[in-house]
Amino acid sequence: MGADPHGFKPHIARVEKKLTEQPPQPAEKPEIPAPKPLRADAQRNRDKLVVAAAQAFAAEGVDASLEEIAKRAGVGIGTLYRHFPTREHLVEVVYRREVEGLCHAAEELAGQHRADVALELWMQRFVDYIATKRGLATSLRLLLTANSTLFSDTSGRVSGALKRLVDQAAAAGKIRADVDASDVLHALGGIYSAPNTPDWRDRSGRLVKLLMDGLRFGARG
Amino acid sequence: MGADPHGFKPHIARVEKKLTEQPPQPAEKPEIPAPKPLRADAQRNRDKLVVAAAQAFAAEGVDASLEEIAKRAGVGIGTLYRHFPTREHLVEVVYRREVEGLCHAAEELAGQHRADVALELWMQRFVDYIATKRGLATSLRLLLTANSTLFSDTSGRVSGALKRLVDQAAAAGKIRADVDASDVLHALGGIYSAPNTPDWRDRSGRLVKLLMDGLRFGARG
DNA sequence: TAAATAAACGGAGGCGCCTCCGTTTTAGTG
DNA sequence: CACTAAAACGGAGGCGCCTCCGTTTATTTA
Repeated sequence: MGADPHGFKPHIARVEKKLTEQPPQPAEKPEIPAPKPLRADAQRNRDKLVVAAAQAFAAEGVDASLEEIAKRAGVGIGTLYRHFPTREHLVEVVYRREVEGLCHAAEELAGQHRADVALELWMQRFVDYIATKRGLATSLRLLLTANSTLFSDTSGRVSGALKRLVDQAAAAGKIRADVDASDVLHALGGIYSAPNTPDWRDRSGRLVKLLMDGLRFGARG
Repeated sequence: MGADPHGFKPHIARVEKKLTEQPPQPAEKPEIPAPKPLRADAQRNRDKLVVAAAQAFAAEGVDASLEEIAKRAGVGIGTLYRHFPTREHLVEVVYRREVEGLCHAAEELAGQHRADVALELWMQRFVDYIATKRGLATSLRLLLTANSTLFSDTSGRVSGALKRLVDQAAAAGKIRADVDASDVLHALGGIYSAPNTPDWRDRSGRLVKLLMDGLRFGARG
């Protein structure tokens, strides 16, 4: 019923693609038939679509018009559908990209600021991440339950990034030593589960500051 | 986001309505603010819609066009939406009606046939019921998990109907006395979980016959 | 570099969803 | 029965989804 009655779904398998491309491995495992690289123009358009979709989802939620996204990306609607046969495919890629960005920010900040400042700035960034995640709400929840790889991948990466920052700050004596990353993650949980009031962002910002004060209190250095 | 941006959803609360109407109870419990009876024309249209929807869902699955359903019912699409603000509302009502019919058939058959024959005929009817249930698949699964009342209501009624038939047949000595309704229901489970092959209906019919032979074997009368 | 082939593009077109509001029908009331 | 208010009707219209296929572009081959 309306679900691909003509078997017209080219390369659906390709659901994600790192931006940093690897050399086309000659053949590693018998299964997974090697997602061969896209033609240059295709890759370009694909990237433009993901960027446009990320903006659209952030601004208008998951129900943003796909036609509008295609238009913003400067490609035809057909191109969008060729790359992302369903809205969920697109959501997934956007979400992975978001996680990627958040983890990347952790390294970036760690290299540019004192350990405790890096942690604080990162947590502020984390608030934005949660905002996006909420924007994608329903679709994402479905995806995360249906696709357990996606869930474990992403939550693992995020908590790993947090752990690194916390450990560094603790090692540098900038925050107290008697808490660990999981405590902090737990505390940040309040951000995720808070009701969606208009001042949500501000409240969350304050929560982060408060948390940092707590963490700095009794620090060695 | 596209979800009722204008607050334009009249009487959504009314999700079900028995065909056999009760006199408008003066006031029974503080909660549940009395779903006052529909105007005659409204009730008529509502019924026509449910009938048309049942046919459409049976013939084409849950994704049947709502506009088509309205047309078949001889009403405007606006009328459909007024009565059933979402596709799921309509699915729920159709499903309840199906259950109703199945239970009604149990009484009917019990009154017109020898106890074991009634049981067999009813089980054949049960196959149709399962077919519908499968047709409604995704939507219905969501509804049944989201709305536990719906689940307990319907499964209770169906197994109740079965129990009555089995008990009568056993009491009349037409089937063996050492099985009870839950055993039979368990056996019928195979129908529900069978793969959806083209000959599914035939296979299920045969399963019912086989089951009846087993039940008759060793009967007193 | 040119030709040939495969890959990708893009948007018109058809269909379904849902809202909104002018028109019609029903159920009271005098 | 006539009148009125409230309820219900219905379908045009706007928008989004998705497919299909003629056209364009990248890549390979000679």
